Amino acid sequence: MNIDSALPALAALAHPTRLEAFRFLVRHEPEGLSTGELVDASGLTQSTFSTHLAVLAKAGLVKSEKLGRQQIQRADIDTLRELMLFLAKDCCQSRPELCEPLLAELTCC
Amino acid sequence: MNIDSALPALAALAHPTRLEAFRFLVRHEPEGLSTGELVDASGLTQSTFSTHLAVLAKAGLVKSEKLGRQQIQRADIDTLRELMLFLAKDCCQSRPELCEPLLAELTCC
DNA sequence: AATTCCTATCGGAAATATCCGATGAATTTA
DNA sequence: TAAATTCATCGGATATTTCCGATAGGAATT
Repeated sequence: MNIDSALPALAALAHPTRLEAFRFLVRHEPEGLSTGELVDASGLTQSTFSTHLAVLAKAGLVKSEKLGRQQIQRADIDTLRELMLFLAKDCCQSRPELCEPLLAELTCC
Repeated sequence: MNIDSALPALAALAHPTRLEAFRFLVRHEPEGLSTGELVDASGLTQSTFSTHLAVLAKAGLVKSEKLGRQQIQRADIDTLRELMLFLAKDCCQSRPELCEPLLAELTCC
């Protein structure tokens, strides 16, 4: 993950519909959900939501797999991890003491 | 940090100029930098960059302090930590095993 | 007091994002 | 084969973001 891959990931998550959908998918790992189920949960039009899903997919945050005539969507935790690592990298590398409280809270879960 | 505070933080970081500026400020913790120094580093107009800085400030990612006639800007690591915690929370709470590799890489720095 | 320096904000133009209905492609069911 | 289901993509209208020059306010300097 570098600045060019972090930017689309951040932009993908910086929208209420997409952030909600991504969090929804994370909570449904590792089974995933079909596009239709996500559309229903979003309350938006199928075409509108499909566009949002494409943004998440292009950012690498969601991977999909064809299953019959539906498309199963799954959150990509690896990309999320890489994004968080990218965000933490700057403060950790230059100033390890800045990251200690960050890691302290993260390890509690 | 909840969804309503995470969204503006993500949107603030989802822009090349603002992400670059925030990372620049993190690397200059805890001294901070004046707005003018940041403007020079960005290569943009003073007014344009000032608008970007206001977005970061509104999201709580940057705090500023008046020093003489310049304004010293500093990255707020606490907000960054809370944002990362928010992103990690979903996968950690529901599925601790998903977050182990995430934490493993984070603790290495 | 006048001038210079530093920064925030206003107004408007251009670019981008967002949303929807309609259409099309692929798959399953009848 | 025909109809129904599931989903991606196109066209276009609206909203938001982004960018800049111009302006204004506060603080230091002369």
